[in-house]
This record gives sequence, C-alpha cells and structure tokens, in this order.
Amino acid sequence: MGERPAILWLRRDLRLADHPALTAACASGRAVIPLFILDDQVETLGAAAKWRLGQGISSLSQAIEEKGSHLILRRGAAADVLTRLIAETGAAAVYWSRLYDPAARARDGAIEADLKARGLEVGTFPGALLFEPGMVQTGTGGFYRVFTPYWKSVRDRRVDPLVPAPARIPAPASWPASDRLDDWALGAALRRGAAVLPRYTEAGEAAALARLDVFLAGAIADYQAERDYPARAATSGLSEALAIGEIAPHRIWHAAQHARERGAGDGAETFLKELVWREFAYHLMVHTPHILTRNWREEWDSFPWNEDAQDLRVIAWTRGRTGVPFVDAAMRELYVTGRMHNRARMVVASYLTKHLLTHWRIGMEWFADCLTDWDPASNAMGWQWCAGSGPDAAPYFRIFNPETQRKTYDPQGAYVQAWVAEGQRNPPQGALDYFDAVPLSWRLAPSDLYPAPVVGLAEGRQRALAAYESYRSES
DNA sequence: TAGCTCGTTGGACAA
DNA sequence: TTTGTCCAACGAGCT
Repeated sequence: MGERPAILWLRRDLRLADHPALTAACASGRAVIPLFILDDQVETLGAAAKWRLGQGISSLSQAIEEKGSHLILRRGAAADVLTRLIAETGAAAVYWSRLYDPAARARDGAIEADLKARGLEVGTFPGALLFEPGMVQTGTGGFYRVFTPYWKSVRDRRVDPLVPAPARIPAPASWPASDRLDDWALGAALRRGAAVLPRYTEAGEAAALARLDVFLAGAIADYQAERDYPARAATSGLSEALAIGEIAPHRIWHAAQHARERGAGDGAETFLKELVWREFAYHLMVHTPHILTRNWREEWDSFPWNEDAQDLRVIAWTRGRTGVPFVDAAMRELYVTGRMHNRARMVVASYLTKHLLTHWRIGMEWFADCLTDWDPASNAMGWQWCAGSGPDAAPYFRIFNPETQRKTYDPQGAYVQAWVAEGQRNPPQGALDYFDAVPLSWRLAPSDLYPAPVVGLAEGRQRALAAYESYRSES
C-alpha cells in the first residue's frame, strides 16, 4: 500500500463494531495504525477504573490482532506522542472518536488545530453518545436542566444505525514500536489485599455483546418491576463496558427499541430511559462543566459540609462499617466488585451527604477510586442530585432512610447477607471476598462483631433537616 | 407574555 | 396492610 498510513487514536471507544472512526479509517484507502495513548495529564482515573481500562486494552489488543493488525501503546502527553508517531511512520491522517469532558475537549481541540496546521488530515467522529451536544436544545435554544423534557425531546429521534466491525484492518508495511501493557502497571494503584476484582469482571467487546444478549433474552421484560431490588439479577450490567466504549450506546438503543416492539414494553422503555440518563449527564457536563467540581447551584457553596475525608464516620462509610446494614452491604459490593446497584448508590450517597453531612465531593472521589464503571458525567450528576446541590428540584427534606429502603427493596435480606459476613454462620463467597480485598491495615475479619451505628438514623435525619433549615434562614 | 403544570428514585404519619 | 396526604415552594419548559 503506497499511501501514507492513518493513525486511529483510540480512547474511550475500545471496540471494533459500531465504530465510525474505525470504519472511516479502514475506508480511507490508507493503512491503519491503531494507537492507545496513556496520557497521564488527562487519564486522571481512579485505581479501579485504571485497572479496568487495562483489561479493556488487553482485550481490544487481542481483537485487533485477529483483524491482522496491532494495537500500538504509547505513554506521554498525547500531542507529543502523536507528533513522534507521525514522524516515525509518515502518517498523513489521524482519526478519533470525540470525547466530551472539558479536559479532553481542550486537549483534542488544540491537537486538531495543530495537526491541521501541519497539513495532516484529521477526522473526528461520534460514537460515545447517541445525541451529541448541540443536537439537543429547548424550544428557545437553551439546554435542558430537567430530565423529562430532555427525554421527550429525544425519545423519538433517529439514532445512527449500527456499523459492522471491519473484516480486517489494513496493516502498514512496518510497525512502529509499542510499549508493553504490563509495563504500564495499570493495576498498581489498587490498594487491595488480594486481586478480587477479576472475579467480578468480564472485559472486552465480545463479553459486553454477550451480556446484552442475556439481558435482552431475560431480564429486560421485567426491568421496570425488578430493577430496584439490588439482590436480583435484574439489570444489564453494561455500565463498565459503556464507560470505556466496549459497547456503543447505539447498539443498546437499537436492541432495546427492538425489544420494545416485540413486547418487552414497559421494561424496554424504562431501560431506554436509563440509557438516556447517561446522555443527559453528558448534556449537563458540556453545558455546565462546573458540575464536575463545584456545586451546580452555587447557593450551596457556603453550606457547612464536613470536608474531612479522615473523619472517623466517613472512614466507616468507605469501609462498609457504618453499622447500617444496607449501607455497609452496598459499600462492600463496591469495594469487591467495582460496581454498586443503582438504588444502593442513591442510599449511600444520601447517607453520606445527609446523615453524615459530608460534602458530596468526598463521596464522589471515593467512588472514582473504587468504580470500574467510573464515568465523570454520570457520577457528578448523581452525587449532586443526591446532595441536593444539582440541577433538580428535589426538596431538601427528601432524606433516604436506609432501613426503610432495606425493608422495601431487600425484604428477605438477600442483599445484606450477600455482602456482610459478620454474624453469619456460613457467609457467602462475596461477603468473604471483602476481607480478602481490603488492605491488612484495616484490620478487619469476618469474625469481628458487626459495629453499632455510627449515627442514629433518626438523629442523623433530624440533624440534616436542622442544618438545612438553619442554612436557609441565614441566607 | 404570563400563567400553568410538573418535577426518576422519599419519609412520616394518619386513616 | 395499604393508601393518601403533607412536607416547602422554586424554576424549567411549554403553551
């Protein structure tokens, strides 16, 4: 192939199907050099997400090999890495799928301008979102701040069709050097006593597609009725694949639409809404990027949150030792599996921000460190919604009672038993895995006594209500 | 324009 | 046991 090659810069799109940038690169008539850059200035991932990213890269690398190609790994500032690789390979074009967080947008915009100024062809493509920012506006040209109008405006829109994976990826005459993935040590930051996470993770595009198929064949029909029960296998489990693009939201959208037409009505509709919640989070992040770091409603800026992550009760929260069974089960599920059921996320966030009057940012940072499905837009929106500082009219007196939640959504105690070993004669494996996972320095053992509550639920609720009342009357 | 309706996810209590 | 009502009241988005 005489043409100069194209670089396919992969980021949060670790798949081969439904990948417009890959499709365009393969159709360009050029040889394609797939590249992943570990850009430490932008890849500010927490420990679990970084480990999970490594799993995704490994899986994608194998899939690319099967297409007659190689995934090149390089580390450094993306602009520098690209410049060097272009010099090494004589590449004349760079393709990538667009990202939407402020840091990546700034970086990518500068790189695009620079490459174009140097005469290179740059192709940027959608792929991570169903509806890109700018495609969705209110009637007056603004952006949506409330989910339901957003949902109504997108629910009947056309979504890009699916694109099959290329049969093969055209290879260059010679390959540039690549780092070894193992040398990146992406799991090094996991402060874990043992490697428990792999027992709960299936990485890669093939695994994600299989998971979707399983969900479509079963749980989707009862999704609306069952999804709130954290001990039941009622959800798709696709969040971590979606977070690094092992599956395209388009694939999920079309599959769910198909299921809806075939009679999985309410379940499919509710599931589609969840997918659109992710879109809405990105919509908010693009229009109000401060949602990632500061109170979305600035009238909360002077609220006297506890901001001490070393507060003993906050530490008890992170370690699943608050003495509130539903909260502790959820926090241990997070630590062991890298994920947490959605309802449990709301309950633990409400508990931290209200019963413990602790800043949502502290909770979000712990989630960032522990989640394998970490997504900045969804997490910032979720935490601010729970805290009451976000774009939602949730009244301050809405405080989840974790005991009421447990009685309603875990009536048989299956969720708590699955994750809290203390007091059980024969704890299940997951509950025991927690004690393998935690660092020795935490000094925890299954034979420990289960702790007394760090704060009474009624007392915590009253304290939160009083704090809000006092804050409102002062401001 | 001004008015109207509604807002993912709740809790406590009364009847 | 289940169902209804109130909590307090703003602002988004539509007509």
